[in-house]
Amino acid sequence: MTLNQGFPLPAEPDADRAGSKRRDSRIQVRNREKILDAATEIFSMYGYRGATLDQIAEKAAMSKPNLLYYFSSKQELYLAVLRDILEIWLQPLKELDERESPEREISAYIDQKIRFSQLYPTASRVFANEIVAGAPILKPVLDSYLRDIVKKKARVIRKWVKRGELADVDPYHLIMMIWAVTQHYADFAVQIDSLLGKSLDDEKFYNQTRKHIKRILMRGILK
Amino acid sequence: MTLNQGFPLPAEPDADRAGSKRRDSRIQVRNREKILDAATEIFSMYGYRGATLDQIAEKAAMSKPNLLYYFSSKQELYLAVLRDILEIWLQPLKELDERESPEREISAYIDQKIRFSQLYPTASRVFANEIVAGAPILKPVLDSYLRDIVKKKARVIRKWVKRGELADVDPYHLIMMIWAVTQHYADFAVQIDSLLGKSLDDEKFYNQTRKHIKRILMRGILK
DNA sequence: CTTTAATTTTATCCTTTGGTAAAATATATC
DNA sequence: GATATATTTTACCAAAGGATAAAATTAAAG
Repeated sequence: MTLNQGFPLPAEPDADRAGSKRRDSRIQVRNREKILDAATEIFSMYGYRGATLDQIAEKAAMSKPNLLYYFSSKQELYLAVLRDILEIWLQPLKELDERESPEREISAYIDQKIRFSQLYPTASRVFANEIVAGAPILKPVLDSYLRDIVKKKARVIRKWVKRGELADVDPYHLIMMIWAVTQHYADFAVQIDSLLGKSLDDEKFYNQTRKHIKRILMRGILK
Repeated sequence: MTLNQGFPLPAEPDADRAGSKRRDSRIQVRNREKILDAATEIFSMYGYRGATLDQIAEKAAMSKPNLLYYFSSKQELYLAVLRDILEIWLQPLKELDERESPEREISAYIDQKIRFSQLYPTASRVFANEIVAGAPILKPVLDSYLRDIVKKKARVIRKWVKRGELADVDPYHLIMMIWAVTQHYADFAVQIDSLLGKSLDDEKFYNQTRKHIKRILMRGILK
């Protein structure tokens, strides 16, 4: 089961046509991946408009026309990058399960979010860039898909509140708060590094951060 | 007393030379301001590299060469915008006063931060863009000036902890957390709007947000 | 080995972009 | 109101950037 069902982003061309030509050769797969990695890094630093294909091509160690052989335009490449990110990004939220205790579930959710900040900081920054820019591309996704998931999960949180397992918190603000804090460590990594000389790559710092966030938030919301 | 003392950003040319030519005429002041406003908006959407002088000029309702008459290069304009933002940005933190109670001081700090998110969301996004991009320009400021302020304020918080007025929180993470949460509402305003259909411009939503953030955070850190 | 298809390179195009020069216009000062 | 200074406009340029065409090379299939 593929995760990106439902994204109102144009589907990858040839995504799952059955009888199409020939499936991706080894070289095809390798190069597309190389390009996506390079693109993620460049887009994360300069945003869509600020990034240049020359830079991306250079980072991917190939010529610009060669790159365009794999992704036929800058926009298509950007869409491909965003699609990858959304898959990563939306997964953990979906897993909030009302049948479990909020303590366990929210704690696990925070863990996952911060783990993702550690594992995919550049991806997180591409997303941040897109949103800060006003989500010119992702707006439809936010308005539909994300909105629905969040609404659903807000209901779960509200249920916990009603059951008296959670303090009287607003579900939406709580979700925002968790997003804000966890992503901050990926998106503002330079700032963290300037102030503390540390990054989430440092496993010790990672755990300290994780525990600290959880301690404050959990104290703040549990009854 | 000017606030930008100590910023290792190149000082504004002619900033405070006493006997220089003639001081800014009315038209000079008005146009520089118009340009700075336009630039803030465009930079906030596209970042430094993605923004174009044409766009900024158009938004400022003047020709590009005319704009360049006031700011002699894109970089100079960007620096001017960042300088303005830093003034706004760093002020509240400086006011944390250890002689007052942490409850009062941190509460006031959160209030100020979220108020700034409401008043200067575009400025906040320019800053966010710069940091997400790896702070190519502001790195020196983060490494020196910001670092010093934060260190000083971390000491204040630590003092509160030692006095037993605050739970055993890490001062740095606490400051990060407050930044992350408050700025989130400015930087990710589109997302908020998609999910809730609200913005901090809505005074009711503003207050609800403010109180909610404070409630969770204060509960999380007070003894 | 050939032959065919996939991949890469080279050369090139058109548009956008940051920036300049210099003329034209407006504003201020005496 | 003449003169000097400040501001704005017009015309332009060189470099960068997204994209294409077509030739050259490499890999795959028979």
